Amino acid sequence: MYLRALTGLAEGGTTTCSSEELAASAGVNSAKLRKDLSYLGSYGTRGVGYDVEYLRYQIAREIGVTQDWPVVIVGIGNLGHALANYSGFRSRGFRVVALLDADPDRHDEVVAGLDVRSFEDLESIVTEDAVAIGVIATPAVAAQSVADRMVAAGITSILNFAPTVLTVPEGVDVRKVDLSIELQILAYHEQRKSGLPTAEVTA
Amino acid sequence: MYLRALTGLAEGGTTTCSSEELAASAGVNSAKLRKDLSYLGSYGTRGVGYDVEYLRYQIAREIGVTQDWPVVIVGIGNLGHALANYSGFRSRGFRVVALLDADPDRHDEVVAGLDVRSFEDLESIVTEDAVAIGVIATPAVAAQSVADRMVAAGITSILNFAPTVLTVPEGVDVRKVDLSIELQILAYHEQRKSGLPTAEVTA
DNA sequence: AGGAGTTTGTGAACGGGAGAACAAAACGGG
DNA sequence: CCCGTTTTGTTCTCCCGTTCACAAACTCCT
Ligand SMILES: NC(=O)c1ccc[n+]([C@@H]2O[C@H](COP(=O)([O-])OP(=O)(O)OC[C@H]3O[C@@H](n4cnc5c(N)ncnc54)[C@H](O)[C@@H]3O)[C@@H](O)[C@H]2O)c1
Ligand SMILES: NC(=O)c1ccc[n+]([C@@H]2O[C@H](COP(=O)([O-])OP(=O)(O)OC[C@H]3O[C@@H](n4cnc5c(N)ncnc54)[C@H](O)[C@@H]3O)[C@@H](O)[C@H]2O)c1
Repeated sequence: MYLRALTGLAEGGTTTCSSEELAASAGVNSAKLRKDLSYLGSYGTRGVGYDVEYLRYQIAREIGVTQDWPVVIVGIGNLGHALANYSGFRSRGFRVVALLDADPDRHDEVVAGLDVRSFEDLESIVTEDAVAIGVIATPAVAAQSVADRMVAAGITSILNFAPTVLTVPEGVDVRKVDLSIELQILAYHEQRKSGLPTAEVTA
Repeated sequence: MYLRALTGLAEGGTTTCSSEELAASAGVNSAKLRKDLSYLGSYGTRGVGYDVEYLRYQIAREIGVTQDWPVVIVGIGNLGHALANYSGFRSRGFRVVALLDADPDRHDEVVAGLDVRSFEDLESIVTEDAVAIGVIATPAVAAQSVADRMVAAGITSILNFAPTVLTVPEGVDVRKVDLSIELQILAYHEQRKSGLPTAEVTA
C-alpha cells in the first residue's frame, strides 16, 4: 500500500513527504506507518521526512518487486480474461507468461497477445520460465486438482479465486480472493444499519 | 466461510456435523469455529454436533442473506464484464440490478442479460430499486468521483476494485479488493524462500 | 553558534483474536 | 435410572498488531 501511495506522490511531482502525508495517502495511521517502515530500516530524516523515490526503491527491494515475477493463469473464462487483460500487473512487477485452460475450444483464442494453451503444458512452462506464482480462475470443483498439478510442477505461491479451501504442502503459500464473502460482509453491516437502529446501544 | 462449508456439506448429503468436521471443511481450528458460532447463539447439541440445515439458516439470517440484496456495478470494462457474468453472486443472495458505464459506446451492449446503461441513471436506479450496495470497477482516477456520486445517491456500502484509497462519510462502509497487493505479498514470501535459506533461523 | 520548531524512531500500554483446556450437557447402553 | 462417552460452550492465557507518547535527531533562522 505504501509503495502505491509513494508511486502516486512521485507522479504528482512530490520528492519529499512526511509520515503524516504518506499515511494519509495510504489511508492509515501515521504511527503505524512509521513503525512499519522502521522494520525495513531507518530511511527517513528527522525533522524532514522521507525521500519519495529513495523510500519507494527500498520498499520495492524489500518486497522483491524490483525484479519481474513470471505468472501463469489457469482457467481463461470470464475472470481469467479480465486478469489476462489487466495492465496493472505488468506495471507492478508481474509478467503473465502463459494462459492455460482445459477446454480445447479455448485453445484457438488469443487473449492480450498470448495464446490460450493446453493445461497439459503447465509443467514445461513452469520449468522453462522458472514460474513460481500461479493464479487459479477455474470453477471451484477443479481448483484443488489444478493446485495439486501446480505444486507438483514446482509452483510455490498460489492466488486462488475459486471459492474453495485449498490444501497444499508446507512451504507453498496460498492467498484467496473471495468476492462473495466481501459482499456478504457488506450485507451484514448493511442489515445492522437499517435493521436495528438502537441495537448498538444495547449490544 | 462457514456458510459456504455448510452448503457444501448439505449438497454432499450430510445432515449433522461436529465442530471438528465443519472446521476442517472451512479450513479453521475447531475451537475458533465453536467460539465464532457461540456469538450467534447456542445452535448445537452437546454430544451430537450441529444440524447442517438449521445452522446454515441461522448463519444466513444473521448475515442477512436470507433476503436478496440488489447491487449495481459501475465500470463495465474487463473486470465489470466478468463480475456481471458471475453466477455465484446470485446464488449467494445478491442480484445485479444494473450495469453502468460513462462511455456511450458501451451503452449498446447487453451483458448477462442486462443493458449497459448511462452512469447518469445511477440516482434513479438506486432510488427505484432501493440499492444499498455498489461495486466500483472503473479506472483508479474515476473511483473517488464514482464513490461520491454513489454516496450522494444513497448507497451505503461499496466494494472497490480500483487501486485507490476511497474517502467516504461516516456510516458508509467500503471494502477493497486489491489483486496487485495479493501478488506482491506472494512475491515477498517467494523472495524469502529462495533468497535467504538461513534467514529464518537468524530472524 | 544556539535555540526554536519539526519530524522520525521506538518503548510502553492497550485491545482483540486464536488456541488450549475443561466443565456442562446430551445421548445411549445396561 | 445411572454411568460412561461424546461434543459443545466458555474461560483463561498467550501473542501480535495498533496506537499513544516522547526522546532523539535534524533543519533553519537569527
Ligand atoms: N467471474 C467473476 O467475476 C468471479 C467472481 C468471483 C469468483 N469467481 C470464481 O472464479 C472462478 C472462475 O470464474 P469464471 O466466471 O471465470 O468461470 P468460467 O466458467 O467463465 O471459467 C472457468 C474456466 O476454467 C476452465 N477450466 C475448467 N476446469 C479446468 C481445469 N481443470 N483446468 C484448467 N482449466 C479449467 C474452463 O474451461 C473455463 O474456461 C470460479 O471459481 C468462480 O467461482 C469468479
Ligand atoms: N481487469 C482486472 O483483472 C483487474 C484486476 C485488478 C484490478 N483491476 C482494477 O479494476 C478497475 C477496472 O479494471 P478494468 O480492467 O475492467 O478496466 P477497463 O478500462 O477495462 O474498464 C473500465 C471501465 O470503466 C468505465 N469508466 C471510466 N470512467 C468512468 C466513470 N467515471 N464512470 C463510470 N464508468 C467509467 C470505462 O468506460 C470502462 O468501460 C481498474 O481500476 C483496475 O485497476 C482490474
